[in-house]
Amino acid sequence: MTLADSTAGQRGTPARGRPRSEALEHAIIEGVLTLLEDGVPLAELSMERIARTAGVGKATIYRRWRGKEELFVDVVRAAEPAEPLLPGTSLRDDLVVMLEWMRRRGLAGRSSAVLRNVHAQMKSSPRIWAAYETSVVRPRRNALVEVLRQAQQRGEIRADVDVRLAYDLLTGPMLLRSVLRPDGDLPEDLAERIVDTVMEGLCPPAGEPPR
Amino acid sequence: MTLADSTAGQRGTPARGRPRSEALEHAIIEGVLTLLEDGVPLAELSMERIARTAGVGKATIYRRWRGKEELFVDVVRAAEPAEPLLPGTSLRDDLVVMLEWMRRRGLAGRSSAVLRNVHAQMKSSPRIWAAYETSVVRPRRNALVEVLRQAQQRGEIRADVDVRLAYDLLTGPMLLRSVLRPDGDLPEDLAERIVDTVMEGLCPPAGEPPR
Amino acid sequence: MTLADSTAGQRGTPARGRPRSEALEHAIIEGVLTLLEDGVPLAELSMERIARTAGVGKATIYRRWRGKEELFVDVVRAAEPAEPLLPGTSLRDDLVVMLEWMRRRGLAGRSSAVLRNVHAQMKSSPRIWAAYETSVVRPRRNALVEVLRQAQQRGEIRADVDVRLAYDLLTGPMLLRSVLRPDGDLPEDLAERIVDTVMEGLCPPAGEPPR
Amino acid sequence: MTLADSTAGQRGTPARGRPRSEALEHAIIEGVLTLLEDGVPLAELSMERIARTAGVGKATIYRRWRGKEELFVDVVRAAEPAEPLLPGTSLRDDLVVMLEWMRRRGLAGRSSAVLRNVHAQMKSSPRIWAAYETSVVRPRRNALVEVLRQAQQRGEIRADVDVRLAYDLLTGPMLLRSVLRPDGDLPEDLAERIVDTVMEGLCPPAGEPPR
DNA sequence: GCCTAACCGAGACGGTACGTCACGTCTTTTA
DNA sequence: TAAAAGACGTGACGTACCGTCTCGGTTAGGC
Repeated sequence: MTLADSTAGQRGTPARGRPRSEALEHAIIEGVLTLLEDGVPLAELSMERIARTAGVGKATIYRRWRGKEELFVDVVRAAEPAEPLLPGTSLRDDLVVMLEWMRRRGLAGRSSAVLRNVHAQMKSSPRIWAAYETSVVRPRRNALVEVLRQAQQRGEIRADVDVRLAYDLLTGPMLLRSVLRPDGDLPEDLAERIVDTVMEGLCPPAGEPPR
Repeated sequence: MTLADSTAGQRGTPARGRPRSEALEHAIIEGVLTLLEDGVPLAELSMERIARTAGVGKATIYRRWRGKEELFVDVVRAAEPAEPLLPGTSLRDDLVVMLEWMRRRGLAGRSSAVLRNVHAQMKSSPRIWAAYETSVVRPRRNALVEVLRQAQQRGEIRADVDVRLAYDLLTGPMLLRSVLRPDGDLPEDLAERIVDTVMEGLCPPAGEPPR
Repeated sequence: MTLADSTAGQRGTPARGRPRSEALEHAIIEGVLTLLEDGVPLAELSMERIARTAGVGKATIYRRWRGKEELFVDVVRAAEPAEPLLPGTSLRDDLVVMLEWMRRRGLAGRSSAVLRNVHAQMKSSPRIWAAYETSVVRPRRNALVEVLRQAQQRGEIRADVDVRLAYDLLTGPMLLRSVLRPDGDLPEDLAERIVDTVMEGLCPPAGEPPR
Repeated sequence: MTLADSTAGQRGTPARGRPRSEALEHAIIEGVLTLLEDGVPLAELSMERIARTAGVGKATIYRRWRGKEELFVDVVRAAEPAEPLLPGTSLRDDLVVMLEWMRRRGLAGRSSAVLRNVHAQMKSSPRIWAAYETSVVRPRRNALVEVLRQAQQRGEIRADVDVRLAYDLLTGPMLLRSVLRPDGDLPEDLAERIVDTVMEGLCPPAGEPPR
């Protein structure tokens, strides 16, 4: 599930020596999250400080993660709230639930601080970012794209619309507000407004006379 | 124009001693851009290496910028292509030109590498990011928001649409593709497709029977 | 005999559980000696490497010795060749045998490498050095000093000579050559030459005219 | 003179950049000596502590010496008292002055602590010990051996005595007492007694009847 | 022939020091 | 005074070893 423990995950070896404590993995990640929530700037998050905060030796961290960036992948994972169950009652309901989840994620709590900082840090390392993208972002996108595709087959979406583009049209604006924009405001009805506006379009219905 | 020169910008001093070489500022910024274009990971861009690449002493850099992040602000500025002149022939034309500019920016050359990396790095420093946001991003946004506002007054956009939201609906998807998504594909007609789809909406016109 | 086994040496407890393997003590000490003979620098003799070489867990070593220095005491002991039986035929014979033993000790094999290296290391720990000095060096010195004292009583040594000084006059030079001097040459007749020269003196017999 | 600054000692280069502060070299070495005099065990003399004591960055030490052992060579050098001027009035006078200098060296002050500890440490690294032996010990030995050789030509030493052996016969005992023996006593007349006894021999003059 | 305590290999664990590297400042010489 | 060069204090990096601790798995008694 995590990037940690990757080398110890081999099956077949009957687990020699003292096993790694799973509790420590949690302690380390939780320690990082607590520091971030407390407003510690990312630049001050040295491995030494992380180890000290978690009450752990540095080697214990390096035994689990290859470096700071790999650790941050698991930190971001741990910070993300559980993905929502889509109600499936209608396309609009599913989209609103998904975007509302994204909105809340950027609002407060751990995910907010983590998203705005560590996200950016991870992008600096293409290798790490790719790992995160593959294991976290892409599956989530694929799920919602599939929802859109089925809606298109039901006729709820115009047949000539590229569902991948539709996905970006819906999530791009929310991502812009909740992650990229510093201090961006996220009003409560933002998800609904994005979904409704994108689905209906910016232009007035044809045939309606310009005011 | 740049953040550089901040300390030497005092007028009144009759410029004693050897004057600062303006050429060096360019040499430094160009050196960083060349390194980035050559695929040097951001983590390996130390001040020491930057100085060596530019054939310049470290003090010469620190005389011009307070630190690495401030230097990067000017690097990002130098990498960004000139903003496009909006034709003004129609709302659609203006939007397509703007989004096409964003698309090209993320395609190749220096701006691409810079956007994907240094952007992210700057986000880690709230102070620096705020400076960049205020002096570069916000004016550009304000300009386009004003375009949208005038179109709304002309009736080209529904009266009940929040123009700030409209801005995000249009630029969010393009940002998502051109900056955030690694190796995202950017087809030539992407700008047009985003503008048209957002303006007309995802749903089929009312009254039209589902397939 | 050794420093090992110190904790298990308690009598009274009827020795429950699996007894310690005596073979392992030998394996560990022999492993260290083999490494030293193979020219491994003392600085690379980590407990981890010692354990690996002996095919033994680290705890197995720490169960027997308190630390590296205490282990080295037993290593030095194991490396030292058996002390010679003094013939007792004459003072000169006894001294030559003793010094010849010291000479051979510094020549080759395990004792040489150990003397030149581990000896020095032990000196860095006063506690350990004192233990070694008390249990190994001092008895040997006392024995030879007693030989000298008896020879003095027999008139073989001048009555005004301090026998403790005499001991140093005889062994000091050999120690200097066989332990302290790197690559010092140790000719076969060295012991005889030292003994004879010290006993007779450097100066020509009085009354003999300077050449 | 010292091992430090070895790389910067190239002539021809016109000394670009800020020159290394000679004062810091002294500060570092003096710091180590002070710690040793204060009884700090050698094992606690980490580079980090040395740097902290001298008020110096670690890099400043590593810029001058390759590692701890090379630093210790210069520390030992600095601790050694100035070599005595031999009076030249007679062989006996020269020898007594030299051995008395060795005795005092082992008595107190910095040289004592340094000799007993760092000496031993240096021996653990053959490379370092060889450097020390070549640049410090050997010249001193050569000087005294030359004195002995000339005395032999004057007839003050028996013609059949090997002067190199004579050197060891004289210095070996003093070294044994002043450096190797822990808590060895060094009476004031030790130098004289060693010189006189070695020169005259342990045995009573021939022809004298055993008492 | 079990039972059980201690031993054993392996290796995780909290520490500490290593030697390197980068930061931002400073101190030289040269222009 | 600017500039190149590079020394400087600071502090993080990732590695290695220390001595301790926990695992599963042996290996001897004592019953």
